[in-house]
Amino acid sequence: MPRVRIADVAVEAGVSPATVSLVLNGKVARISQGTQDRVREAARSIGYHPNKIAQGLRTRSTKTLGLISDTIATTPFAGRMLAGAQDAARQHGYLLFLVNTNGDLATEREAVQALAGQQVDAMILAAMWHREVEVPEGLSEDTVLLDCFDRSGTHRSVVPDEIGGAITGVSELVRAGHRRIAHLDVDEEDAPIAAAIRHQGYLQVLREAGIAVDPGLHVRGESSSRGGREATDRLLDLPEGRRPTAIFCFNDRMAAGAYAALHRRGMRIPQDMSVVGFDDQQLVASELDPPLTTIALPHYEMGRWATEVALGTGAAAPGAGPHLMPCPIVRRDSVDSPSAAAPTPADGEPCRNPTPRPRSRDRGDVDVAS
Amino acid sequence: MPRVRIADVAVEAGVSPATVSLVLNGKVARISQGTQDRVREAARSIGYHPNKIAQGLRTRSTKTLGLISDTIATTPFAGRMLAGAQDAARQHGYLLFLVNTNGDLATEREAVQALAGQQVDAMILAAMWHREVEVPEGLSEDTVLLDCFDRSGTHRSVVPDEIGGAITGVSELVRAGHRRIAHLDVDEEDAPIAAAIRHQGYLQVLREAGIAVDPGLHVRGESSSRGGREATDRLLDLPEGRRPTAIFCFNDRMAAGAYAALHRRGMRIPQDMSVVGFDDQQLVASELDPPLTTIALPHYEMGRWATEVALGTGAAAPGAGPHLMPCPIVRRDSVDSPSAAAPTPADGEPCRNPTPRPRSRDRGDVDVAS
DNA sequence: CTGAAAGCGCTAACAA
DNA sequence: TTGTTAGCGCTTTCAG
Repeated sequence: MPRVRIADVAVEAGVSPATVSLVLNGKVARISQGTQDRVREAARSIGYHPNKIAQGLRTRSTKTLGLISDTIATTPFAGRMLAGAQDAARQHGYLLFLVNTNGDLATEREAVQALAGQQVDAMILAAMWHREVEVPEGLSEDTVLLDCFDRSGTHRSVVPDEIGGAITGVSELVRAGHRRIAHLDVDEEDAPIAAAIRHQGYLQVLREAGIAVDPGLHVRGESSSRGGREATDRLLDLPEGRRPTAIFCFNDRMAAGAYAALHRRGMRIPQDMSVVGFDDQQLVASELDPPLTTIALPHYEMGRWATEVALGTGAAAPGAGPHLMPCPIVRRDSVDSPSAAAPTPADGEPCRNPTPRPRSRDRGDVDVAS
Repeated sequence: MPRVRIADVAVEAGVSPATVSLVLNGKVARISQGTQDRVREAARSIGYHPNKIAQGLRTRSTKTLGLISDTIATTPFAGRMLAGAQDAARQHGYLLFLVNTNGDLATEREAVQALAGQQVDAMILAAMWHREVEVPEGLSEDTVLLDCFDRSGTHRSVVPDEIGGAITGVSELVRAGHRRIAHLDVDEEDAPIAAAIRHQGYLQVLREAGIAVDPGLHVRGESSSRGGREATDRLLDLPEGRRPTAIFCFNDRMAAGAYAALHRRGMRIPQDMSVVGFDDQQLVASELDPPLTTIALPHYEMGRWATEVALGTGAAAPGAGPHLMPCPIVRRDSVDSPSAAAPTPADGEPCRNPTPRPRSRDRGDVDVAS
């Protein structure tokens, strides 16, 4: 198809290409209104759309942005990060290049080169779970790190506020009146960085609430439904008085395992045990029965933030450490007061019922009816 | 940073820019070996990388590909489609533009324009669930449709082979010896197109196996865990002799609901009831207890196919109807022979035990430890 | 207020 | 076998 060029518009409007360019780019300081109108009308009528490639060559700004990620595709969180980046990019008139490296370093370097070759205006390096990354050599200093950070801290970066999220989650339990709160944690070997931080948050809340820490309530398992189930079983095998009344889980999958263990023993959630998850994982948290109260990972917002900063439309001090994005709580139906099972608290603890919540306030989880 | 241009390489190698171009683009038919080596060495040593924008302007081929999708981000399947497209693109030296329209038609049109402006070499229009789409006006005829199709059939397109998948799933049950197989279907209002096709497959298998269709075994519910649970309850409320011994589910989420209903009644899977899902949904199918045997939706493969065809490296007859991508079965542990519960079949049905399966042959589901 | 001309970095005829 | 030249479509001085 013969694309219509600026020269065509010029002919149509009876002016020079230069004038058309000026008008269409809003550099209209000294162009008469009449000419402007004629140019715009001409452009519209013959369906002119500027050739971005030619513009890019001339202006060295391509209005494109490159997003490199390790495993873009395979985690349910990837999408939300992408969506955030995508939306922000579009709003600023940018198009997004997506490159998936599968975590391969050679591919990553190639990707950086390829994107540089395409003259992208900005770059984002994203990880699919919060971690430290090795920045590929040759990566421009003003690349923004998304859901990851580099040891040296030379790049601007954004990660979830893990400790804040943990504090929110455990506080929710404390506020509901719980004193014996277990932490269903992930195994130590190759535990993500988030694990240690969240445990700090857990300890901090207990300390501030004047609750003695019981090491027996800190159990670990592999980061899966099964791991959660097994660790929960250990919790439930504890002698009567040493058992928890609430469980703060490392993530929603482990929480799902906790649900399974509880249900097998005929325990009800939240009456017999309150549960708080982490991640607000799509199709897990909201699908559990009862729907799980959990801490959301702000992937969408991080994606937006990274894009805004990369594009220079958002502010970020470099070298000030990663930007911490808040992790909001998503209240559903898995938390109640510890005395909910028995009307009269057995241990004389004052019963502070939390305010009743509307049921299962779900946030537009899409229907994935294949 | 002062990018190094082809002229720099020319100077370094002591040849003309044209020669450098020829060498670096493999048009070496008539260039002496010595010159070639000198050019390549020069390019390497000063770190030359061609400016794709300039190349694109000159050759009108940008080595880029645009992928427009309605809701790229929000479904767990999106990723696999993207991954397929991404991998294929990379293998052919293409970079992928990703645009997410949120299903908004105006945005979709803008996206088409923006991508055309970027002079992409090819375009893919993707849907996140198998459906018919309204092709946005102005979309080039050789755009490839991914997981969707247009009524007129003018565009090449690829969708899952739903009927084949259903046949595979139900056959698995028949082969295990089941005769009373329920279809846990999705509600009729806004049922995806896949639903009707899969039910055809179900009926076809029964017919070919000489099994009379019992309409009471065709139950429907909303496409969710809860919907699956409720519909399964209705199945289990059936009088003794009319109950199924196996359930073929519309999707894995509904299968998860079926699990819940069965477990609540103390029934074991697969001993008391075999279950087959559909979708092989990440973090659902493999996390269930026992892991679910299901039919995989070939998203990755479809993504690859669409890309290959869009790039002209794969063959596809236009106007021949959508390309049907096979849906393979993923065998896990939710299918057994109907007589597994009682050693002696009660109804004198011959017991054909299926060959024993290795446990839970999981395919690299990533660990999403937040 | 508007037009002419130069050139972004590259490739592809055509010359040499 | 290699170099010269003329653009790709656009923006942007600089003249008019």
